[in-house]
Amino acid sequence: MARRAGSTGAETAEKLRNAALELFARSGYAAVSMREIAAETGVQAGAIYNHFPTKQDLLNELLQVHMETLLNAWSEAEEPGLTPPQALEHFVRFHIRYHLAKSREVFISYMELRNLEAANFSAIEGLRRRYESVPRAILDRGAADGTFDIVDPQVTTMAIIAMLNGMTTWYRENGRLSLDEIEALYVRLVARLVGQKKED
Amino acid sequence: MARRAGSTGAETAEKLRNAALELFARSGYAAVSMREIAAETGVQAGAIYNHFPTKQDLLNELLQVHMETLLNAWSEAEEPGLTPPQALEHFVRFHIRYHLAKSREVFISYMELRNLEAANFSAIEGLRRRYESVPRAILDRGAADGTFDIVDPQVTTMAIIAMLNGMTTWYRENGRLSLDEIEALYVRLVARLVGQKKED
Amino acid sequence: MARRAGSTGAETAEKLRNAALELFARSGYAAVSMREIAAETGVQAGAIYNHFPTKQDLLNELLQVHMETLLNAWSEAEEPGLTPPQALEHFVRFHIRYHLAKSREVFISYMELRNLEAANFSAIEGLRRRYESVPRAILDRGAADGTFDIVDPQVTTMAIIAMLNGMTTWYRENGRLSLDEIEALYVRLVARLVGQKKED
Amino acid sequence: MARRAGSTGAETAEKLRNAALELFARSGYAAVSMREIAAETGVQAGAIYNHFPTKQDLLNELLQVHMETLLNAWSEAEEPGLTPPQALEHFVRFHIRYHLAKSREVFISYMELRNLEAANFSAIEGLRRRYESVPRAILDRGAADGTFDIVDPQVTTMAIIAMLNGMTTWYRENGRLSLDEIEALYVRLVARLVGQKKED
DNA sequence: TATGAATGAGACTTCATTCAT
DNA sequence: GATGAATGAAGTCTCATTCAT
Repeated sequence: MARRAGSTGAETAEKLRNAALELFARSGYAAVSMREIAAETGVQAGAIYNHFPTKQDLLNELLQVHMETLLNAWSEAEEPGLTPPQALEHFVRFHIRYHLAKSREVFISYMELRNLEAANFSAIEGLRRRYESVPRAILDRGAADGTFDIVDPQVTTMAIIAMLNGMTTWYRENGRLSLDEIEALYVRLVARLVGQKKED
Repeated sequence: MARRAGSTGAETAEKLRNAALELFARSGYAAVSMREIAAETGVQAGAIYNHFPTKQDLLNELLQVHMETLLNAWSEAEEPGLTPPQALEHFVRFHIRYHLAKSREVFISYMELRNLEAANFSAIEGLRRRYESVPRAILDRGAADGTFDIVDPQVTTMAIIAMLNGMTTWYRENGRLSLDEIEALYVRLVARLVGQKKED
Repeated sequence: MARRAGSTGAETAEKLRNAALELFARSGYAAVSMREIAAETGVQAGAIYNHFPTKQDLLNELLQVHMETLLNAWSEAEEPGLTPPQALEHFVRFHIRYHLAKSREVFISYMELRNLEAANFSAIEGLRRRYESVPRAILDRGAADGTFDIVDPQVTTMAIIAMLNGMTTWYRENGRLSLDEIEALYVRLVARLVGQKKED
Repeated sequence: MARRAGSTGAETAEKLRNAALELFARSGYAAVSMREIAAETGVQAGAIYNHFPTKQDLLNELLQVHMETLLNAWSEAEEPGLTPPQALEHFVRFHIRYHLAKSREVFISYMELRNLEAANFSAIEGLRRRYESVPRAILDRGAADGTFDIVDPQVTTMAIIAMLNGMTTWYRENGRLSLDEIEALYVRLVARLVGQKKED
């Protein structure tokens, strides 16, 4: 059969990306078959190859796009001229909101790294390090101007990111705490980690 | 051929557990085949089934044993009579040392949860919650006697655990910091998170 | 490789059915592997699954189609308005001819019943009972109008069917007796079994 | 472990024969594994090989012993000096009783012939032909002395055997008819098949 | 004689991928 | 751009059989 009326290539590719994202997040890259992705999308497995050369490319594109979108989103959100405490709060709120909105992308970007081929892995790692340099730079600024009392900038940066990301494992919509409350809590916790002189 | 002279069942089972642990940690449960585990161990794939009924049982046993060993290790390490700050430091040092020593077990106990069948998953989750109740109880004690100033005990507990576990992703033997230094750093960071009055 | 030029799905499915029929009849369902069926058909084992979901389905379809075809063939062959002796002769000749023409189907429909899963088994059993009701009804008519002297209609029905089917185990083309002679012999034997007043 | 107290080799061999008989009859030779036979018997699969060299030998011994026992039983039961009608009735009653008592042996002796290796197959076939010569001889005697009116001795012999064996597929203890009634029915049916002048 | 651990082959089935249509 | 049929490799698991103990 030929293309079904009403569907375009771009639409199908997008449906495939969504299905793969959902399935990779739920079951893991290695446990998901091309047939499952196809079935979720309403096409045959063979049709996937009109849009993505290999299964690996599908994963790689998801992660690549995610990291780039994350960096772009931060570029847009970033506000120059803030003091280190303000900048850190701004970053924490951004990070939490973005990571909860894109929880599946975030999840697979941590879980499926080892399933990337070497070249793809390096590219993603580079982007991740660029993102991690954002809080690191804020910490360094705050350490320099004395508004923070940093224990060890490297370790503290990783601690902050690990702490924030941990939230995605237990956060539930309609849970005990609203998103705003969670943001506020983490802002205070992060402020403590960096030895900020007075909270807020 | 039959059993090779000098080999015993217990030995083979242990070699299989080790190989599976290593391979699951490196490539992920779904990406590792029984043939690979067998090859690593020097037996035929079919021989695995003399020791473990299914691949799932192999994973489950690794995780089950890990969680129970962790809880037992804490039972042994626990020192009653410590003040909350002392107890928290004691827990942090225990957790870091144990988790670095058993980094592969820890890793798969987080990564492969979703590959457990429902019943196995529940059992592991129960053990995990028991372990998480350890720091939670310390926080509650410290909040009660005023030695801690806790932002939110639930969130802070999860934040501490996430922060500590994050270390396993970047720690390298022969890295910039020794294990002792890392322990000391995290003790201070955790003290900050719980609003401990004076560090140490 | 993908589909080979000139081959269609229906053709392959039919070749698979034929190969399975032949092999199941010769060696038995349990002793025949999917690889053997595939090899006989000139495809890879995996390709079978494009046409039949499981090995069980392959067997079931063969039996189901056989029983339905048999019942349909009788529907076509049946001639209303015959006297019981005429009807019985008509049935015997039909049964012999059909069962020799489809000897492999008949064979596996008796031999492989126990290899059917419960639901499939019940379906086949129902069809078989429908077929067995054909001679039974003729016997009952003949008993009612006095043209037959039936010893026990149930037992006699089963005896007739067993006797007729037994022929498939020793019949050989080019044997001592022609098909026509065999038909005539069995017509007389059956007439005796039902106590028919005068032969023919 | 060594032999368990209280068990002897002969006992185990007999238990193995029984288990194999039961399982082969229920599921078919090809579908039964040595492990299943062992499990049913309470030993390990390896222990079977102390009693039977191969799975094929197990089957062959069951069939061989069955056929020989059948022939011996007939030798004992046979009564010389009977008239052909008396002899035929005697045979029919013997056959029915024996075949119902040993229904599993009879069943596999028909179903599993094709799973015998060539040499074993020939041996069993020879024994079967010897048994089939029993009714054949009676028919020939009755034809010679005019007490029977045989349509075709070969075909009638096979028809009688097929008819009698068919009973094993529908006979149920506690069914509508007692064993005695069934015997009597078949005696009458067989008498009809051979054109016996007056029933009984 | 029995166990339990092993082999090597092979079972059914699924996989990523290809390609004629 | 999509289908459906195919490949060839590989998946988990079971098999008959062997043999040190």
